[in-house]
Order: sequence, then C-alpha cells, then structure tokens
Amino acid sequence: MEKLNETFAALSHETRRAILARLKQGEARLSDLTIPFDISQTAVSKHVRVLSDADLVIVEQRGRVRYCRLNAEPMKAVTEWLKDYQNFWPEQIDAATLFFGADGD
Amino acid sequence: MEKLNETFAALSHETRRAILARLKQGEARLSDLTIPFDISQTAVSKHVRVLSDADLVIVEQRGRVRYCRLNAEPMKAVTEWLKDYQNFWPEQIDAATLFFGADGD
DNA sequence: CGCATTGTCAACCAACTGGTTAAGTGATAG
DNA sequence: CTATCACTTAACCAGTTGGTTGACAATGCG
Repeated sequence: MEKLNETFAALSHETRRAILARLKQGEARLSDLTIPFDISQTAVSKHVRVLSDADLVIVEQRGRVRYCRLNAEPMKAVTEWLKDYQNFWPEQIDAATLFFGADGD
Repeated sequence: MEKLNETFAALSHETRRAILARLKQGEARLSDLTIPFDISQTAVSKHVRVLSDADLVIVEQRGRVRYCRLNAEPMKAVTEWLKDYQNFWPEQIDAATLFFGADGD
C-alpha cells in the first residue's frame, strides 16, 4: 500500500532513474555507477540504498564488491495503479499503441 | 525531462493519490476534498497545488469556488517510461493481461 | 603482513516537505 | 454594506532529502 509511496519516491530522481537505466544493460558494480554521475561515491551509495529499500535494485556482495542488478517487479504495482487512469487520458489514444508499439516506437 | 521528476514526486504521496482517485469520479471543489482527509484545508490546498504544478489536476475558479478536475495526461509519460522496464519484470506475465484485463476488469 | 580497493558510517549542511495556525483576499448572499 | 464562505498566503516547525567530507571496515593482491 504505502509501498507505492516508496516506489514513486524512488523514481522521482533523475540520478536514480539513470541508475536503473544503466542496470537494464546488466549487473554493475557500485563503483561503475559512480563514474558517469558527477557526484561522490557516497551519494551514489545513498541513491542505491534508496533504490534497494524500494526493492528496485538488488545488491549482492561478492568479495569486496557490491554488484547491483535491476528488479523491476515493484513497477508492476505502479503500472497497475496507472491503468486505472488510462480512461482519463485526454485524446484516448489506443493504449496498445503505446504499450506495444504500432509499428516501431 | 525533469517533468518526470515532478510527476513521480507528486504521485509519491498517499493523500495526493487519494485526491486523484476522488477526481476520477468527476469534478470536486477544494472544500469537498478536505472532508475525507483528516488534515486542514490548508494542507489539502498545498497538495492540490503540488498536483496542479505537476499538471495532474486542473483548477478552475468559478466565483469563489475552485473546482478541480483530473488531467491524466502526464501519466502517459510515466507509462511510456515504465514500458522500457516491462521486459525486466520477473515472471514476464503477459502485459496485455495486466493492462487490458484477462476477462473483464 | 601491509596496503590499496571498495564501500559504509557519521557528522554536517542547505533545501525541501508536509503539517500547523493565524491573518488576509475576494466573491456572493442577504 | 456587511458578513460569510472559500480559499490563499505567511510564518513557523519538525523531519526528510541530497549532497558533502573524513574516518572507518573489510577484502584481496603482492
């Protein structure tokens, strides 16, 4: 229930969405995530903490390295929540077009 | 771009999602929105402000009354963003089942 | 062992959030 | 015109967020 709060809040930051986007390409070390962002490792660590608290990222420690991977499962609840608002989209485009692509995105 | 930040942030509060849910049933005065929530009118006013800043609610003043109505349009961008993560859902259920219902909603 | 690598924790900070109460504004009913 | 209704604005407050730096812990290489 209030899980949605956490998920939405976690997704409401550019850097965290960028981290998730990066993780779509596969596992990454925490230190790998630090490089592209112009913030300290501590800051990245905090963002990853927020994401893992929200279950959007799973952190696994192997040796001295933390490996992060994506867990998109909580996004299901968000998608379900959004579903209830599709009827209220302004020009009621075919949802299938958006979700599955008409003929290329 | 950073619009998504605002949308996600606006959606990350229970009360604001409840306001949106209420507005699915149609237009409401600001004072109508205050009643079901155990907070002051000022607090509701602030929540509505956040929602209207995020373009999720359109406030129209007629006489001395502010009427609020839902604008689900920004949710399209959220849905599009989420679309890129469907492939990463754990047990890859058929998206059509979730979005359009298996046999009625 | 000794030391670099990888990351956390603690303390601090400024800015934002979500709530309050009290005062102010502006439209309408009488 | 005055009072009331429907809000907003202002001031305040505690707690959270997002960032910093510096010290610490744990792993693994040589």
